[in-house]
Amino acid sequence: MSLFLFDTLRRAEVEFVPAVEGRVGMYVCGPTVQAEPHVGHGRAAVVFDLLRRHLQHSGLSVRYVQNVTDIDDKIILRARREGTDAAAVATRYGRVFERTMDALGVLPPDVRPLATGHLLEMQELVTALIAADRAYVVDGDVFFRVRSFPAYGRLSNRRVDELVEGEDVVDADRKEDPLDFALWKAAKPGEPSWPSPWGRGRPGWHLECSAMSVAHLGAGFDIHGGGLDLVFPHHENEIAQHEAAHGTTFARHWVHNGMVTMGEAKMSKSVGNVVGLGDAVAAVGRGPLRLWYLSAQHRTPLTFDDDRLADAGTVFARFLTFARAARRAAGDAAPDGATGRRHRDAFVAALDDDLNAPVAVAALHELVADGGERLRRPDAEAGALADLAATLVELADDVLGLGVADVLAEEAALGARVAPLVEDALARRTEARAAKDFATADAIRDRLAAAGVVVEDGPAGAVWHVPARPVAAPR
RNA sequence: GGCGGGGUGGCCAAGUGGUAAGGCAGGGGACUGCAAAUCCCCGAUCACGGGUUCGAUUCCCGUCCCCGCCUCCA
Repeated sequence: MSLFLFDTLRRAEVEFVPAVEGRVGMYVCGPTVQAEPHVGHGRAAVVFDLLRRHLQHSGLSVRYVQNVTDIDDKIILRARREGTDAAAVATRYGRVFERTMDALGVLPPDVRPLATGHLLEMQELVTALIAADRAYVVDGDVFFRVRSFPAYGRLSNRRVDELVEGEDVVDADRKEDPLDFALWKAAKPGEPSWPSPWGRGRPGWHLECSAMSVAHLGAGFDIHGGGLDLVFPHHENEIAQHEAAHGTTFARHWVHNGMVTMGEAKMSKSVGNVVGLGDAVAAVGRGPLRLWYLSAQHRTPLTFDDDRLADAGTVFARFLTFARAARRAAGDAAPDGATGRRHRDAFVAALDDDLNAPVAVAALHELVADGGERLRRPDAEAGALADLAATLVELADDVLGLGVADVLAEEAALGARVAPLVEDALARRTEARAAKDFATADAIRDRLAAAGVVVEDGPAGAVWHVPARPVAAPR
C-alpha cells in the first residue's frame, strides 16, 4: 500500500511508512469519562476507526491504544454533585462509552489504559523532567517550564512570545511563567490523591497521554490521533513532556479530525449544543450515522442536521437494496473474483489519498450503479453479481464499518419467522393477479406492508423482505 | 490581534493549470395492471476584484463572508 496522510506537524500530506514494516502503533486520545459521549466524540471515533480498518484491510497489523481519562476536575466535580466519588463516576461513564462505541461499530482498542493505572509511569516522566531542569516543584505542584523547551509551539505553529496570556491564568501566583502548565497537582482537601515524590496529588491532564502512549507503544510510535481542538495545548504539551525529558521523537505522525458543528457553532458540552451519541445511533442506525460522518473529508468541519442524516440514510438504504438484490440474483454462484476489482481499486485509492472517504463512498456508488445495470439484464452473469455483492459488503463493512451484512442477516431472520405466512398470502395474491383481480392483489400487498413486509414484483414473480428498521430518518 | 480551515449546481460534497467526480432532491422517459426496485436523459464556469499564463475554478495579491484554535473540549 502507499497511504498518504496529512501530518499536522509537517503541515503536508506525506507518505505513511511504519517504523517497523508491517506493523503500526497508533494512539488516539480517548474520553474523559465524566458524561455520556456526544456526536462530536463519535466523529473522532469513526475517523480513527476508519484509519485503523483501512490499515488492517491493507494487510498491516495494527496495535491501537486509546486511553481513558478517569481522573480530572470535571469528574471530581460531577461526583461531588451526585454525592458519590470520582471512581464511581468514571466507571459508570466508562461503560457507557464502551457500549456506545460498540453500537457505532467502532472496533475496541487493543489496549485501553486508565490514567489512574499509570501513575508510576507518569511520575517517572515528571522526575525526568525535573532532573533535566525542564520542570519545577512549588509546594507539591509540579509545573513544566515551557520556555525551556525551544520546540514548543511547533505542532500548533505558534510562537511562544505570541501566545496570548489569558486574564485568569490558573495558579498564576505559583508559576514562574503564566505559560507553564501543571504536570502534577497537589492534593486539595476532599479530592482523590495518590502519593508521589512531591507529596500527595494527582496528575495533570496532558501528562497521561505522554506516559501511556509510550508505555504501550514505545517512544516514536507511528500515529497519534485526536480532535483538531486538541492540537493546542494538549498535543503540544504531550510532545514537550516527552521530548524535553528524553530528547527522542515522541510520535511520528499527527492526524487530527475536524469538528462537528451544529451549523452555527461547534458541538461542545461547554456551548451546550450537544446531541448524545447513543441517542443518535439509536435514532438513525449505525450505517447511516457512519455514512454521515464519512460524508466529508476527515479534517473539514461537518454539520449535524436532519437533512444530511436523511441523505446518509438514503445512501445506506441504496447499498442494502443492491446487496439484497444482487445476492438474491446471484443465488449460490461463486464470485467471479474480477467484476468488483475496479471498484475496489478506486475505493482503496481514495482512502490511500489522505483517507478521502467521500470519494471512497462514491466508488461504492459506482459499484452499485454497475450492478444495477447488470441486474436488469436477463443474461446477467451470476458470478459477476455475486462478486459485486461480496465486494460491496466487504468494503462497506470491513473498512467503513457500516454493518450491511448484519442488517441483511437481521432481515433474513425476521423473514424466516414469517415466511410461511407471507408465502401463503403471496400465493393468493398471485392467483388474484392472474385473474386480474387487482383490488384483491393490492389489498394483500397493503396488508403485508402494514405488517412490515415489503413486496416487489419482478419478471420472475414477487420477491419480498422484512426491513430490519426504517430505512431512512424522516425528513 | 496571531495561527489554521473554508466559500463549487436547490442541498451535501470531491477535484484539477486545459473548460468540474459522486450522492440527495427535482423534472422528463423506459419498465410495471398499479406500486416498489432498476435503467436512460436534463442542471453549475467554481464568493468578488485584480494579476501571472497561450489558457485558472485550480497559482499570486487584495476584498467580503463563515468556521475552528489561542482556557476545558473529539
